Amino acid sequence: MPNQSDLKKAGLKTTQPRLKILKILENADVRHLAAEDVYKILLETGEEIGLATVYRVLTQFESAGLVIRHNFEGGRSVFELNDEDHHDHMVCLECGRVFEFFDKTIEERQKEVAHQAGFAIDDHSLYMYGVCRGFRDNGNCSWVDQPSQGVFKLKQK
Amino acid sequence: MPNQSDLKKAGLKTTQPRLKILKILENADVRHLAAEDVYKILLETGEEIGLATVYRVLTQFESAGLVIRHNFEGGRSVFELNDEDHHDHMVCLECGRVFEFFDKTIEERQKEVAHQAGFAIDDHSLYMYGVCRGFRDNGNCSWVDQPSQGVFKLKQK
DNA sequence: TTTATTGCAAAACCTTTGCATGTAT
DNA sequence: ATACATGCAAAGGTTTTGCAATAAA
Repeated sequence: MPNQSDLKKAGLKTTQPRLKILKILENADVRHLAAEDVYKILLETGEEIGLATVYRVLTQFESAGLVIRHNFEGGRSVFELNDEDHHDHMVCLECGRVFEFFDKTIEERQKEVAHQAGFAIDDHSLYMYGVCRGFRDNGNCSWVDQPSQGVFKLKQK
Repeated sequence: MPNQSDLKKAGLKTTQPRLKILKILENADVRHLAAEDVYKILLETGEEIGLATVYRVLTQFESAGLVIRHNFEGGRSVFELNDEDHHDHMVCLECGRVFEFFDKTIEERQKEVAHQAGFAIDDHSLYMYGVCRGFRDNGNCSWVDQPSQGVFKLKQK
């Protein structure tokens, strides 16, 4: 889990905005946040940090390897803390919730396919879109009640 | 391979712009095109079709299942003809070329993982980013010489 | 004190939309 | 003739950037 010393390692000064944004990423009850979500949480907490700074900080964090940026369907980027333990994502198109998973077989096959093609992988992303169990069973998901927690634009509603 | 009759099936009138855009998607030497790429090709061919129309048509084609929209790294959407034969993608960050592949094991494992999680998959996307063999071996790739063929912003250069 | 960082507003992008005009059936 | 498509320009949403003010080292 990234912390203050990682900022220094990345050549970034330990500033209030950076610390606060890092804290939000660590403590938010939703792991996958758009820049605007981070900004709103800052506002709710009474912090005076501009949206431009949020973008700058998140981009710097990404370069430093502290966070991972995702481009899910819907246009905007979402960010999550890089906890060094790789996983892929299932995104519920109904409630917006993001589920993480890891499958060893898939990871291995990816490497193998790339190797056979002579392709040197830097990075990969696997997103599965669909409907989560919570939504299917209950008609809704506990997360929809929470304001501004959606990680992307929902298809419906 | 989609054709004129697919337009009618989708409830879309057979108009010149739609036919021309469909033709470009079928014949372009790059399968994965951003809206702007399609627009530039139209201009080069002397066609008088607005960018807004290109977006509208591509979006309609997407709804009709004629094309697939991808959100690779870099923000903008790229479109490819839906040839009904599903595949995933490797994107070269150096030359911008997109390679397609299909791996049965990966496909099966995805379904299995989703099933275990009680997640009903609509759709999925798997992108691997890295450096292609052509670039690694030759220092460049035949495709870099072709103007406006990149499917997304390159990391470097 | 020196250098990096922030805030604000403006700009840059990509994409969508309103409305009058044009085109397919 | 009617309904749908298009072009243009304008607006929308997200992300980036220039520059003066501010904070960290």
